Amino acid sequence: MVGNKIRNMEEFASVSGISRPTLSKYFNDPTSVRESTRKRIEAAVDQYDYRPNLYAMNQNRRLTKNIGIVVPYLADPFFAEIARTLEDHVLRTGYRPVRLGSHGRPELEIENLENLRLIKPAGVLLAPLGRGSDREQIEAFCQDVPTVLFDANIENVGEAFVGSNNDQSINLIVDYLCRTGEPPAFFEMETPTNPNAYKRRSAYLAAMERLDHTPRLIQAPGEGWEFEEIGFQEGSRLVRDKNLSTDTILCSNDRLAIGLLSAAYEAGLRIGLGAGCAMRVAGHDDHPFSRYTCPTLTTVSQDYEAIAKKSAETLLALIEAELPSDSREETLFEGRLIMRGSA
Amino acid sequence: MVGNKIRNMEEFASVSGISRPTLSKYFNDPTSVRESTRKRIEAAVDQYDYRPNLYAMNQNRRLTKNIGIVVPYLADPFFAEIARTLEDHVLRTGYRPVRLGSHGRPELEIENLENLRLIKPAGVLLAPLGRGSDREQIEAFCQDVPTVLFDANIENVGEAFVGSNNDQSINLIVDYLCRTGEPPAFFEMETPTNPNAYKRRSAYLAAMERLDHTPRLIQAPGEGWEFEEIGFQEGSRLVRDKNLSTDTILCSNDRLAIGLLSAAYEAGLRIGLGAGCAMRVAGHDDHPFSRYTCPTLTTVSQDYEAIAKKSAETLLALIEAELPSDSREETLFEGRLIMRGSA
DNA sequence: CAGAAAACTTTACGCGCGTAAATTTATAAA
DNA sequence: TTTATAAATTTACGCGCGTAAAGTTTTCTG
Repeated sequence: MVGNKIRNMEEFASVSGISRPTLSKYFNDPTSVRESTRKRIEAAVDQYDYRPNLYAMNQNRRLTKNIGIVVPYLADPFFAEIARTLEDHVLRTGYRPVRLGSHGRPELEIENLENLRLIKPAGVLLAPLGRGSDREQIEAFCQDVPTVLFDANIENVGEAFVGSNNDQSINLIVDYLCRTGEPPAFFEMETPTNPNAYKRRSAYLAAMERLDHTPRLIQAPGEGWEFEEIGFQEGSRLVRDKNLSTDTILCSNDRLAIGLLSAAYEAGLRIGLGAGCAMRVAGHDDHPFSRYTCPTLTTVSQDYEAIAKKSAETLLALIEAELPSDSREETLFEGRLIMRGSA
Repeated sequence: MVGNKIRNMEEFASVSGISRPTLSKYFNDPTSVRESTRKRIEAAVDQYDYRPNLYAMNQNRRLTKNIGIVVPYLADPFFAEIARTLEDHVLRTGYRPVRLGSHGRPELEIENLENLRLIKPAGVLLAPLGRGSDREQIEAFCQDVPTVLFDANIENVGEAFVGSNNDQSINLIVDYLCRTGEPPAFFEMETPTNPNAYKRRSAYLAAMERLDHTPRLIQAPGEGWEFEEIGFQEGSRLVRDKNLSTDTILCSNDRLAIGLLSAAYEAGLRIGLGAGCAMRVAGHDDHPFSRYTCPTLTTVSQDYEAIAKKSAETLLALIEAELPSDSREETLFEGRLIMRGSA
């Protein structure tokens, strides 16, 4: 540790005894210089506490080490959790994650992508809004920067997609519910924002048909991302009217289920498996809060960790390869049944 | 919209008929040029879809338009929500928010600040981890870049602090609880990570003394940020042992209360006000989920919007003033009682 | 309309680093 | 040791924009 701080790479070159171009190479990719040289540089970095100017570094580079992580809603614990996991993976590979949330607004989603463009990211991990997304603009973006979609798919957009196998997971839970009680009705939003919701609806319909049960859809009105509120409102109506042909409800996602559970509780309706329970409720996603609902929520887990890992790895491979992949890989992870108290 | 895209400000200057230095001024601060000139530039920007290179812009500028937003845990809905609100305010004033979460880890908190240093931020909005924070390093950082602390205070660190008035809010809820039933015990973590927890504990003790009741602390063991789990574990013990001198529990924060509520439900204990309820539970913060717990959670709200607004405004004023403020302002907002079903 | 002030243009240089090309030096293979 | 090859150095230029200084035009004031 010396008093006078190094101002730029030139100065650092003279004090460290290494030429500037070599230093430049090193900071770009530490493994690109000889082992002995790397050791010397690292020692000097420690000693003089030098870090290259990020802006000057990135200015002339075609690509930066930035990786954008864009999710529809950062205040949703589900996305917060998956974004956090992604961030960890990205950091571990020496890239700089830049997290952005679209607040549920398509314009903001596009603006986020435009802002990312400015920082010339090496790649982007994007969980699109879904229905509201401006497909054209996103497509144009993906043309310019390597992008891996996760969570929600947009057909043929981006270099790859990583998500959950909704068919499998819905089948799993429908099977379970039918095996252990009355066949479920499906509780969802009338106009879902998320494409997964549509997948889940058809998976439900197919599963019910396969098992020779008549399906029943309960569609909650409402827009936006206040899923708990929407679930609560429609749930209140549901328990009030009581004209359901079944005592079992499968929710399209956990957040709706949380609202429904709350409504049922308010109405004094006992949810769960045991004797004295009027209704069974199941969810989907294994939302961080689903283990603390009353009763705890039976659901299907999405493998956050696997999705995050695969997304990050796919993107990094794409980046290293430096060419757009010839085929668009779609990876779907299977859900696991999480049995808790509600069904 | 013309075919050939503008590559740099030079080109944009020639096609727009405005000199480059003037354009540079404009992009720095649109109000610094004459109205008529601004109109012309804006028209050209629209037409040619030009945006200056961020890296080149920031390289020679002493300060960028970046504003760091650092919170302890982005996956915590409370912080996610306040970060979102801050982001909105920052965006609206023409700055670029950069959101960072520390994942509950002090090293990461420091690393986040170091990373921010690299992007030469105009200022930083920091909600420190609290107990675990490396005070010295944070102090050093605040010396170099204007920083406003929010949520959790560190004495004399940063240019200002904006938070909640824990004395007032705890008094409010203790008064309410005592007025409407038995005086509350205080449910908290044994070794809280957050300084607010300590404030709330002493506020509780003082309030109970003031009202001539004997305080009772229930301290849950456990580390980290899994507050619901910690609340659940200790809550389970609590309802099992039943050796409490009161039927009313005030939780240090809503997340603990959510865990406690869940534990009570599992144990078949009815929580709430009405006849047949064994226990009352109240929380603190008005966590986004507290309106969907079973029963809905009576709590004290923190004024997210006001805290975010004041924090952002204070920081921006500091930045515009271009000098460290002579005095360290501390602003505390009052909590509001949110009466719901649990107490 | 003159004169002053404000805004703009022209010119020129610098920021800190990327990077290409030619040359020299170090390492590994024969 | 010689030779081939990989790695580092020297030299030189450019990236896109900030910004200062001097000159020119526009706008404002009375």
